[in-house]
Formats: sequence, structure tokens, C-alpha cells
Amino acid sequence: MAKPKSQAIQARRIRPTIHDVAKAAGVSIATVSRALNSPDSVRKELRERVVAAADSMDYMADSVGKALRRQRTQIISTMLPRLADPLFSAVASAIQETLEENGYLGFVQTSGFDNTNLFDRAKRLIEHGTEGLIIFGRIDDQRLLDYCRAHQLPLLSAYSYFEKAEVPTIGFDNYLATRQLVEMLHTLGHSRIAMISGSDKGNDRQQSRIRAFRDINAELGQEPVIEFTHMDFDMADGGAALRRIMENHPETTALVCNRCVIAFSVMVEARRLGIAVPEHLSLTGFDDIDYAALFDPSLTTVAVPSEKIGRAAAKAMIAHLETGAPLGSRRFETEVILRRSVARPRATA
Amino acid sequence: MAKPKSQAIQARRIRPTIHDVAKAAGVSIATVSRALNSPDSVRKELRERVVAAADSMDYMADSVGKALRRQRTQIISTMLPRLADPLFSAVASAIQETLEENGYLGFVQTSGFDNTNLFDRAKRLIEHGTEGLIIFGRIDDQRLLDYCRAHQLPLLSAYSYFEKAEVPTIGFDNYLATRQLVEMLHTLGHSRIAMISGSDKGNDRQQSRIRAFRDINAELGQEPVIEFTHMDFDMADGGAALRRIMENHPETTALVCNRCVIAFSVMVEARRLGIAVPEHLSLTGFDDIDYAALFDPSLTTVAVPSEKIGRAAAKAMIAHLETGAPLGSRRFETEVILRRSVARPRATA
DNA sequence: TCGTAGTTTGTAAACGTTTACTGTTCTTAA
DNA sequence: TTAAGAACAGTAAACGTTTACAAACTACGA
Repeated sequence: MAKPKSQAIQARRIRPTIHDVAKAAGVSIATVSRALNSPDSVRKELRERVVAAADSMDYMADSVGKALRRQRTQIISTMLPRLADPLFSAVASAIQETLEENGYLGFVQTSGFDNTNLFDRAKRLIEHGTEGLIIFGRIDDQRLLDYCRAHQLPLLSAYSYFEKAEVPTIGFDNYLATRQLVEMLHTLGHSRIAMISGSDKGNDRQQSRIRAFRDINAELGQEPVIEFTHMDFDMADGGAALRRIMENHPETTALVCNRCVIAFSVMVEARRLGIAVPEHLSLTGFDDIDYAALFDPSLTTVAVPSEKIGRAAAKAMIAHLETGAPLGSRRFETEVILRRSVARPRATA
Repeated sequence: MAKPKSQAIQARRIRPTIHDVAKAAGVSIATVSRALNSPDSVRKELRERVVAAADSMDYMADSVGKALRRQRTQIISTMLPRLADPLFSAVASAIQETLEENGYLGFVQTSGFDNTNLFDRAKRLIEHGTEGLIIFGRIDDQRLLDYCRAHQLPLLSAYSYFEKAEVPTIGFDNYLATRQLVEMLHTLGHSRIAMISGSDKGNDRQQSRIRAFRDINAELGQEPVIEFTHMDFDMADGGAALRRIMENHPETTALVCNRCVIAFSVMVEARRLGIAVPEHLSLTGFDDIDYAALFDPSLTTVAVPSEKIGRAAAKAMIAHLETGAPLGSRRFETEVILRRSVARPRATA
């Protein structure tokens, strides 16, 4: 009789297995598994012996073995542009919490602001057993779309909402939100409105906001005034953009900044230039980060229901995995938060 | 001969396995594995056939099977108080990026601001094959410490640095940083300094800062003036604390706020009360979030090298896992960023 | 032509689980 | 006392990999 070949692997991790528990409790591994997973199916006395043995050695069933057998990992991964950004991290945080509450776990990976090459970055997530993928923003990588379709990997686009998208989207509509904001300014009497945007390259949020602004201007028969500004992390140089606008379009009475940080830096520069906000120039930001209320003057912005979006995205994905309910799109409302940085336009000549 | 019992499992995920590739290429699964993992060990012709077959069906080796066999998951998990907080998310982001660059993947879980009951929350991370655990702040859960020691699970405390800690710590020293800051104010001539802190319950950062402040006051033979303020997410109500201090200790010439958001809210209230910053009252924050420079007056704070800390923590853990190098502690320097919110004290009567 | 060494491929075991099936023991009614 | 059925426990297969070992083939020198 050939003695069994031994292929012992040096264990990195000294963790008791179900075999250790079985031996300690004097039962088979099947009984251990049942005692822990469906306690009713094993006699009280044995069950207690098993539980005692398991507790005494801090036994935790290894999810890797479990995942292999069950063909379920309970892992849902998220890709987002940048984690160190209050806009996104609020949503990501809500996702992670919702996952945890429902027995799932999530990988988080940053994608940068370019969604065209997602597949390669998502690969490792998929390899590691990701059952569902939540991606912030519009997904521009055809390979990823094809892969997910071919292999039935549920894919959800979160944060931004799109009227027509290749995959279900859960989020808010940047186009609509910007329209709301600009129309509010119109209602107040502003007719000369300029926009300062961050780079719109690969950034669906800026793209939608710009498109909304252009559309409104077109409807009014005006030439849109848009300046771009470099944004680095949480800093933006809105100052230079402000100077360009003031020089080339001094008739401007309201300035729509596509991110709060842009508005903040514009405010600093305005103060330096002696431009009174809001008396001479009304100013708005976007995404109502908490600091917006603390600036002087406090900043008018669009509030985004980040937490709701995150929870909804995670819940939708979980429901899909567990009940097969189809992944649907969902649009969340934004709200214009009117603060002191906006007033009626100054009297123009 | 008994026909093999079939225990087919309904596959959730339609992903090709190594068997599919083997069949398509007309080789054994061992050859597929070798062709993909150590290409030199298989004949060119076969290798190409295998690679072609694998590519044609988007084959990715399943990390679950791989992890089970290799006894390595390459997963390093992080627990941090709150993800939607620029302080922490900057560090977490650096960790995730470093992990990814080195072939690892990371779970992220929030712990809230209480580190006494970590074990239960960490359980799922451990079950899922976490090879190393990075936890923000001081670890107060003895069960977790015991478990990690008993089962050789590498544990690292990041963000805060502690002179003497049960586990290796990588971060900055809140005690020292606060001393630096207060001593700088002293050097400028301030002798009546008050502190506004967030809750110190289960929060080692606030605790260290308060301790430093008490120590300095003790050395000067002064009674420390400390007010606490409620902090909710990124908002703080420093206003009430400011009023209490101005009422009970009108001689105060400098105010040390233990978080930037506290300082921001204090600034707002000071303006309302007509207290000039910095002419009447100097003001400091902590952790140099980007907005600090944009406020008016710009805020003096302590800059924390978040990204360096995150990268160092991730790298240390990876090195430990791969080379067995012992996990060591490391202290990063902070820097006082002097801005306009601080000036010499007003002339006192 | 043969033996030998080197190269390449296949077979099967192992990683830690869950669970279908089978076998054993216990209970209960005739 | 015995048969039948219920309740419980154990055996073994399976999930997708990697890899030790064995087997087969190749090249080459004598």
C-alpha cells in the first residue's frame, strides 16, 4: 500500500481548522460544520462539546474554504476616483457600512479620474472573487462592459446618474442639478453668469455640468462663458480663472463654480481684488461639503445625498445577488442650498 | 463500480476555470497552471496554445482556489474610525494604493471612534483571510491583542504614534505635536492659552493632545483651561465653547483647537461676537486640511504627513509578510504651519 | 543500438469547507 | 420482542488551484 504522498505546505497562518475542532470534540468534521451552521441538526450534547472546543481555540471558519465550496464570496468591490475626497469618501463609507451590516465585505480601489482603462485595474478585484462591482461615474471601458456581460458579473455605476447608460446607475443627475442652480440665479435676476469648471477630461460630472450650462446659454441665445482651472487634490486655483473672467467679461454678476474648493479659492482671490461677494458678484459651489457653511460669506451650493446614494447602491447590489432582483437605475434629488454668497445682481449700467 | 456521486453546485458566477482552459488547449490542468505561472517550464508550442485558449475565454485564475492551495490571500485589511474624514481617508488612500502597487488587496472597515470592541468587527476581516491588520489609533481591545498574538496575525497600529505601545505603531506623535504648537505660541509671548477639544472618549488623539496641554500648564504652574465641544462628522460647535472661555477666562489671548473644524466654527462665532482674529485672539487648528489655508484669516495648524504614514504602514506590513522582517514602530515628524490666524498677543492691562 | 541525463507532461494530493448520501442508533408502536 | 421510522453522525466528494512525484519523451555520447 503506497503511503500517501505528503505535500505539506508551510503554514503562514497558524489558525485552527475544522479538523482541529473535530479532533478536540471527538466528532467528524461534518458534525462540526453542522453544529456551527445549523445547530438544530445536531444533538444538544454534541453541539455543546463542539461549540466549547471551537471557542476554546478561537476557531473561525475560513472564508476561503467556505467560498470555494459555496461558490459565494460575499465580496462586493468599489472603484472610485479618489478616496481622499469628501465627495466620494462619504459615498464609499456608506457603501462599506451597508455591506458590513449585511454580512458582506468590500474591496476599495481608486481609479483616478480616468474611467477608460478600468478593466486592468478591476482585474485583481474580479480574481479575488468580487461578486458585484460598483463603479463611480460613467464607465467608458468597453472591455470591462463586455467582460461583465459575458461572465454575468453584476456591474453598477454609482454617484452620477445618467438618463441613458449602458449599465444601471444610482446617483444624482449633474445636468439637472446644474440647471436648477443656474435657473435659481436667473430667477434672482442674474443674466450674466459665468462658469468655472475643473478639467472635464474623463470626468462625467464636469461634463454634465458644462453641458447643462451650455444648453441654458443656448436657450437664452447667449455665448457661454466658461473658464477651466487646474484642480489638484483638494486645492484649486480659481483665482486666475476669476481674473480672466473679470477682465474679459466684467459684466458678469454671478459665478458658478463646479466644485466647492474652486469657489473657496475664488472667494479668497475676490477678497484680495476687492470684489465684494455677494454685493458685486454672486458665487456658488457644488456638492455641499460641510465647510461651505463656515466660510464668510457662507457658500451657496448643491447638496448631494451622498449617504443615501451609497446605501442604495450597496443595497441594490446585495438584493440582486441574493434574490436575483434586476439591478435598476435610481435617481436621487439634489437640493440647492441658498446661502449668503448669493444675492440679487448689482444694478448694472 | 459505484458511479461518482455528483454534488453539482449551482454556479452563481459563470467564469471559466483552469479545467476549461485545459480542455480547450488539449492539455492537463497542471500544464495550464505552469504555462501561466512559470512559462519557462513548458514547451513554447504548448505554452502558446494555452495562452491563446486562456485569452480567448478571458480566463483569470480564481484567487479563492489559489489562496486555498497557497495558503496566502495577499489581503491586508484596515480599520479606521471614519472613512468620510479627510484626516483618515488620506492615510487610507495611501495604504490602498501601496497595497495595489505591490499585488495586494485590502478590505476597509470603519470602527467608529471606539477602539475597545474591535475584535468583533475585525472577525469578518480575519475570517476572510486577512494576512495583516492595520488599525488606526491605539488598540484597546485585549481580546484582539490576544488573538493576534496567539495566532500570529500581524497587527499594526497606524496614524498615531505611541512611545510605548503593545504593538508596533507608525504615525505621528500627537503629544509632541501639541507641545510644539503651544510652545510656539509661548515663544510669541502668549501666556494665557486655552484649549478646545473634541470628545476624548476612546480617542487617543484628543487624549494625547489634552495630556500635552495639561503637562505644559503644570510646568508653568497654571491651571489648564480646557473646554470640550461636541463634534458631529465634519461639523463642530466651537461657538459655545468660545463663549464659555471668553466669559470665564477673558484674559485668554490664544486658543488651541484640537481639530480644524473646531477652529473654523470658532472663527465664525468670533466674527459674530466681534472678536478680532488674530488681533484680539490667536487661533490654531490641527491636521492641516487643505481648507485651512483658504479661510480668512488663514488658519495656523499642524501638518500631518498622511500619505507618508499610509505608505509606510502598508510597506512595513508587506515587508513583514514577505521577508519576515519584524514590524517596527516609526515616528513621523509634524510641522507647525504658521498662518495669519496667529499673531503676538494683544497688549494686556 | 543502447543507456543516461535532461526536459517536458500528466497524475493525484492537498488546502478548508459544505453537504448528499449512507449507515447507525434511538424511539415507539404493534 | 421486533419492525419501522425518525433522528443523528460519519464518509466522501466537490469547489479551483499548485506542485511533488512519476512517467514519458528527447537528445546525445559511447
